[in-house]
Amino acid sequence: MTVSKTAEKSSEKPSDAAKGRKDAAEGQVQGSTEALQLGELSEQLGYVLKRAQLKVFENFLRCMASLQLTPAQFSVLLLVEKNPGRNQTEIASTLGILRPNFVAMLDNLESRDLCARIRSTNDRRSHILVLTDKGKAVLTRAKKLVATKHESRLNELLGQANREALLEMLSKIANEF
Amino acid sequence: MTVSKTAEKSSEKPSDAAKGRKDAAEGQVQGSTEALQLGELSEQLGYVLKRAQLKVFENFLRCMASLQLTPAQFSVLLLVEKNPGRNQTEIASTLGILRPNFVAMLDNLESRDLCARIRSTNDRRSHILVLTDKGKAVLTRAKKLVATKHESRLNELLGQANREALLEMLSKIANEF
DNA sequence: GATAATTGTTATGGACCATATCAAATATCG
DNA sequence: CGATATTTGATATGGTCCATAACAATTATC
Repeated sequence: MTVSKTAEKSSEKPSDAAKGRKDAAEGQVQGSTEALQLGELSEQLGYVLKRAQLKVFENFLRCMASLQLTPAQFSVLLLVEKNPGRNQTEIASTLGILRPNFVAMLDNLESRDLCARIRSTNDRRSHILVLTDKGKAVLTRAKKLVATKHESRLNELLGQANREALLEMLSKIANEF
Repeated sequence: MTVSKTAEKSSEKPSDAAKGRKDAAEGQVQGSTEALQLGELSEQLGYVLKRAQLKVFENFLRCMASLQLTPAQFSVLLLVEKNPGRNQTEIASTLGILRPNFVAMLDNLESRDLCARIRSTNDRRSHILVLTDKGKAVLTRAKKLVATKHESRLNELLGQANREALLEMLSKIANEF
């Protein structure tokens, strides 16, 4: 049902499980050289969803190549801009990022002077997150790139109305499934 | 824009980049204790797409808990059933799985006696893939579980017509974006 | 004021994804 | 035919992403 998933837990070499092998050698059904039939796979929501998501991220990265922003980084900048003065835990959790994994991410953004951690005066445990001036400028350019190169292509492909319907259905799945 | 992405490349400690720090301490905008505003994030296709995909996979795994099948494994079984007699390279590539990563995956399925590798008589380099009897039985049960517990919930949530429209749009994105 | 909880952080392991490389078998071409 | 190139399955390996445990500093709770 998925795409690009590979390594498995039980990597046991198929040692003994070689029984239904002899009889099968007789009636070998050689697959034709034509393209494979996807069959029911193309009706599986998860499969199509994953493939679409990979394509969208791929395109996003191409559009953002000049700014070197990943989807995850873009989402952080957007959220910090919209919610200045929040701490790491709050930003991370609303993005579904675990706090330990958020540290390296912020180290990166901060080292590029896109956002800054500020010790809170209220609670000296927490770091308040804000965008730097450069961060604001980069985010502005990023939004333009996304709008003109990325989301616009969706409109071409689906049409404005369909694009909105798609977003609404995906939101519904994300929130209520 | 994304969800649950974390580790970054340049994990440089933000050593020097501590300049816009002093002035910021004065006008600390303390975030309220209320929920954060998603803002433009909820309009970003990639963000919503990723969250929806995670939810769908999560639900899929719950529905398949009794059969211990991941989305990726289910897709392999479906494709092998629909295209018996194909080799590893063909199955893997149409699923977007790289051949090296497909090996452990097949080791797993074969060790559970769900599918089998058979040396092709035409080309003794390649392994032909077929479902075992157990594999066919498990796949039949898996399809029923997916239909009754997984896809059915989509119909409840979106309605039949919308569900089909969603699938069509996602396919379009996956194939033409 | 002792104990518990929270915040940012580090360390670490697992799962996923990609590349290089290899031996065996086959294809290609002189 | 025979030398070379290509293909197939496999191994090794590294990178990225995701999850958990544990820690020091700080704050909350009792």
